[in-house]
Amino acid sequence: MELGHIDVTASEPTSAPDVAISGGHKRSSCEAVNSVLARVGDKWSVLIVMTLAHGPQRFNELKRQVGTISQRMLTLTLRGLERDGLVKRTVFPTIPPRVDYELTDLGHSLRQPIEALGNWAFDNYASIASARDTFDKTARK
Amino acid sequence: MELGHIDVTASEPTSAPDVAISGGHKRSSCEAVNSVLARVGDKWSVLIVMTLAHGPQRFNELKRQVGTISQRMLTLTLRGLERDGLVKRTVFPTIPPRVDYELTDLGHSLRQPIEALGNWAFDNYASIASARDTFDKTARK
DNA sequence: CAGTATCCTCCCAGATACTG
DNA sequence: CAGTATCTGGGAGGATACTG
Repeated sequence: MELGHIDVTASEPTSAPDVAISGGHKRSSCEAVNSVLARVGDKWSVLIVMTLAHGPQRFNELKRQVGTISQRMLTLTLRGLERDGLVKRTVFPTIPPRVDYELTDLGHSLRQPIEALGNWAFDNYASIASARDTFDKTARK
Repeated sequence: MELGHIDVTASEPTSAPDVAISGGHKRSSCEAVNSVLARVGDKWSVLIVMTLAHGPQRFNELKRQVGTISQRMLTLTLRGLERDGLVKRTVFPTIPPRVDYELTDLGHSLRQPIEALGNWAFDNYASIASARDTFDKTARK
């Protein structure tokens, strides 16, 4: 299988970027930030987190909500989120089996910054779209 | 070349996810959010934006700061950011040529939510790392 | 229902070489 | 210096089939 090496790593220790994210902290925090950004930047993670915001959901329930995700990606994304401690997986040993996924406290705490980003996107998408139009019309020789 | 189709699209109109991001808005906002998330989630975009936070930078200056990025990716990322109206490109027709990149107002406004996310990452990375350890030790049969 | 196991394809991104 | 052009592999992710 391909779990166990969900390496979000990306940045080798040698000559890592030393851009400061907010104030004075450098190197090591960047790995942390990048690693988290990789999660958030993931095509599905945010969607899942936001879908779970309202409460626990079952696997196929989740799949229906998101709509276009494949089981494979849903499983993989959920495992990743679970591994990071953002989502808790609960199995009910019934027949047929039932599995609930829900946000952990950590997962819920991520909603704040994510929603901030979401709101920014919502507020500024018009600007971005028009910037794109202009760029495409202008730059395309 | 491969510019001009930097399609961040991803979601076809048919059966898009209708998860609510924050309150009541649905469908169309999701495309917006996803499209922006794709930018932010991009491995380099955020790094570039944060590197440009302090002021204009030249191409190779930027390249040195980020360290591990290839010219190709730097160019591509900058074009993407420029296209989205987050970065402004200024050419000085000198010899040798000089090109400055700087954040637009829109670009600067993105720093807020990004830094919020960065701070969340910084604050919670320890939890995540330990969650990963536990998961890897436990789940790995 | 909730997954796992394969296969397969396309695209991303690094490396490299060249140019105004 | 600030790019562009081209080649290439490696991996992300979809489709499908099977299972406890």
